[in-house]
Amino acid sequence: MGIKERKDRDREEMKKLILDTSLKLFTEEGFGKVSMRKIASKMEYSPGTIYLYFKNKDEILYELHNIAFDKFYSEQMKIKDIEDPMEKLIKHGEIYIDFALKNTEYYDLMFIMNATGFEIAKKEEWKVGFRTFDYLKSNVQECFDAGYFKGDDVMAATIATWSLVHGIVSLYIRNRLAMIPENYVRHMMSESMKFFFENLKKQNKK
Amino acid sequence: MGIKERKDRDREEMKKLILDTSLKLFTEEGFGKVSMRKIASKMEYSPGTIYLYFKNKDEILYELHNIAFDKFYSEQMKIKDIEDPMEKLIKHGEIYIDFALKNTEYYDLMFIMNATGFEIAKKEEWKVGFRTFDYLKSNVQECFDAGYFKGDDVMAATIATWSLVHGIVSLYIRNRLAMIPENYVRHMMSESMKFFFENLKKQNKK
DNA sequence: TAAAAATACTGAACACTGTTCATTTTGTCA
DNA sequence: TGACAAAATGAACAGTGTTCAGTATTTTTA
Repeated sequence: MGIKERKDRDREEMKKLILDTSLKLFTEEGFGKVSMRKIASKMEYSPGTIYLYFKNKDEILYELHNIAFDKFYSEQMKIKDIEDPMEKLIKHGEIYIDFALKNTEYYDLMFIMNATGFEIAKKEEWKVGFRTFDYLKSNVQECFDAGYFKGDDVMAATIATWSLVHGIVSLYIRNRLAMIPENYVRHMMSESMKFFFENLKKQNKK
Repeated sequence: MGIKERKDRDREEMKKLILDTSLKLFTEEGFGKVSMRKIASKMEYSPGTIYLYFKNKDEILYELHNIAFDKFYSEQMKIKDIEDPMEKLIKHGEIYIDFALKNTEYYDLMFIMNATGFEIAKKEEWKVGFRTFDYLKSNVQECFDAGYFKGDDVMAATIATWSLVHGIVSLYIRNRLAMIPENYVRHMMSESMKFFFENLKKQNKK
């Protein structure tokens, strides 16, 4: 045998080629300026071919969204050995911010874009999203256990933490932080994040 | 005279008709599904006519964005007489969240959408945005003055506060809060916001 | 009031978009 | 080599934002 296997492999390679080419064009020119025809011609295939591998454009975007979450999750794992939960949480935030700034298209797909196919994130199992969220939640739980956070609503605290960092980076990505000089933005993001964290830390511990 | 004045008034009325019709369609069908032809036909004019009053589609969106900020600013003013700064800030947040949930299209235009024309928010004077931001900043300043917040970086604290509420509502608007049951979302938003505020308040005051 | 000038509006046309599908090309097996 | 299956094509469809020569309407002038 082996022929069916090769066929499967070819098919996966073709899908990968489409995804890679799409991502390349998206990062170069932004989502708005990339058409199916452009992707096809960059690949040196005809437009119709893409539809033999993906149902439509949304499915390409959704698949890139999954890839993005994989990449981000592996970034998250870098903090797993930090012992102090608050130090870990702050580093968690820094990694989040850096990822968003270095991969704005990925970040857009993960947390901002609302193409039709993305209602999946709402009703069905948004596996990749939940994995990342759960890991953040466990970090927040550790902060409660260590006495850094007061109260018992871990869910609310996790949503708050996530919202804080998502808020900062998404406002920046969408050009809504004109009140901050460009070369000061990254620093301000850390300061804003720490404004809440450091304060809580100081007051509760010790 | 009076004829030039009437012409001006007619022109303003026509612009208003276009904006009203656009908003109506946007709220009914979402941004993605509304075309210039649709707007024109709803108004019972030809597509070309719209271009005599607006340079392009982006300019319509940007104008609606300005209208949205006016509406939001008048909401903000409702808290101006609250004496306790922290109580005021929390109410500020509640108003922000309610506005976003009741006017998702407006909110999208104000803080999420990135049509071409919206780079104005970046480089030029984003007047409406600054007005709203400055008012929030003054509220945060009051919290420092009253001893609710520790430190002196008012800018970082304001960005943090804004990011927190923007983060919550924008994740929800873009269907990324699947981990929260729909009927619990509004409550969770308040709890998340208060997680940071109430904690700081408790610790710093008395 | 009639002709001339200015203004307002139209809708066909252009260059694009995502998507479909009959037709052609390529690959596999007997 | 011929028969069948699989893969790729690209023209066509219905839609998009935008432009602009031509038509209709309104205002000004004679």
